[in-house]
Amino acid sequence: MTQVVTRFAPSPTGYLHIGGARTALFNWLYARGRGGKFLLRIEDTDRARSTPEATEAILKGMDWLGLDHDGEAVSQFARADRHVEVANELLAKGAAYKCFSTQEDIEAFREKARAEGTSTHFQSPWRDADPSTFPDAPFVVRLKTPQDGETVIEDEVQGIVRIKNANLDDMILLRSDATPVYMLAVVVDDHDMGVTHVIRGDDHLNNAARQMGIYTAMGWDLPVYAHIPLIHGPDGKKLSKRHGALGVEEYQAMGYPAAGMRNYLARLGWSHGDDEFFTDDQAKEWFGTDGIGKSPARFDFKKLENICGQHIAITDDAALLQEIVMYRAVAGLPDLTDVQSQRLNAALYCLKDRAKTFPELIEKAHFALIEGAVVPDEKAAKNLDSVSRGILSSLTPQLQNASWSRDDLETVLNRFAEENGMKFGKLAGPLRAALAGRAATPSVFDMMLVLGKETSLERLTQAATGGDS
RNA sequence: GCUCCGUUCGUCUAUCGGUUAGGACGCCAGGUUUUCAACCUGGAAAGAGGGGUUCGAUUCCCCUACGGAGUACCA
Repeated sequence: MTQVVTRFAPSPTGYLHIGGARTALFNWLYARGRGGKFLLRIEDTDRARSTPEATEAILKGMDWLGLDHDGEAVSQFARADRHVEVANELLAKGAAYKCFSTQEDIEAFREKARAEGTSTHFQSPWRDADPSTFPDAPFVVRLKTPQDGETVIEDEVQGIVRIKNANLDDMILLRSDATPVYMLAVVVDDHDMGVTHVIRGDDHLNNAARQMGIYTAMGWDLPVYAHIPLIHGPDGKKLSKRHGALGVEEYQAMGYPAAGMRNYLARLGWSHGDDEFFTDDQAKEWFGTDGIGKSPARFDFKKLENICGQHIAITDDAALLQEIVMYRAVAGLPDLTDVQSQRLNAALYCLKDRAKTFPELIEKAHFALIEGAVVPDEKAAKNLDSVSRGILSSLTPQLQNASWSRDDLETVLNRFAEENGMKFGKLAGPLRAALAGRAATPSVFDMMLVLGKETSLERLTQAATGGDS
């Protein structure tokens, strides 16, 4: 069996949105799970709408998601000569023809058709014209689509789809300025690049029938098609910029880990039994077109968060720290100092189970990131009234002699609470406020262990003495 | 208008003619607890509507409704 080759072919007219990212992911999983190749082609034949910034955004988005492609990204525009060459070959074979109809002619035809309720597909009078009657005028090249019979798409997702050829028009291959059109370019590029499996949005399903005409006319092997349903917004409407179709970089900026995004996106429209949470390796192993559903899915942030939380929890500390550093960079947060990163690293074990996103993790890591004086927030300040400060000042000396092991700290604190006739919870509030300046934090023992004896005692003393120290 | 595709709990989905229609997220209640989170237990929650086919339909077929896509000298 020949090697699987898939591709992602976005047009650089804007950011990489979530639907495109999922299409890329599906292609990537399909190829990577089969020892195949995953190619990237930028469909930039529309010169007016394509921008280098968009290409850059797409590349960055894929890079963040970890969707690495084989070889260089191909520019479709750069291959225009080859597309023209194929068009000419089609012309020579008689599978295509020159059409001298002007856009006004076509528009007039359509208006008439609409008025009469007949097909608006343009029937060119030049389809079978005698070359000796050709005027000396600009022309477009059209594919000579069979007028009867039907085109059958054997789609891995949609099943067998039959479309009557009478419903297909003679699509344009070359514009009147001799530039190739997308429909021609995709087919030629996919063929030349050896693409074996075309996995793309089902908005291309109808196009597939028309594109197949070129394959057959050229005598080329058809790729395997898999047209996947689109993603809809939370309201069920088609995703658009107004409906939360955010660029992937926005998800990155919101602090979702890439592994969680991959997991969530893979699960959107594809399933493997009841498996919800899985690793990349499992996804690669399991992914196939047979698990892809036929109906559009909605994007759900709650589930994304849940999945992301699980991924953060299983990421090892070193890798997690690295991701947090990258997140801080894109979020515009200052770089971590050595002390911060050393403390954060030491604190990850008690943080990663309780955060769904990086900002949430960073908020919970607040105690470890403070350098210098702890400034309590409003809620924490309430736990530092004069009574609480008194408690802290009598506790601090007892901690001076602690060995600072978890057991020892637990013993000291529990004994102190008992001796003072208070529940441990009563003690924990002030401790939290003193150590972190927050009311919601990891366990006080974890914090003391991460901070170390010196820093912990400093903070307790500072809190006990109020602003006077 | 025409062509094509779709429709299971709020959401993502399982089911490949016979199930008390399962799981997950979310939600509600209870438990645990050192705050938050996590965790444990329990609960509410679904086959768009109508016809067929069949001993039996969520599952197969048709119609309707609703949603989506295509129908460009855009991609």
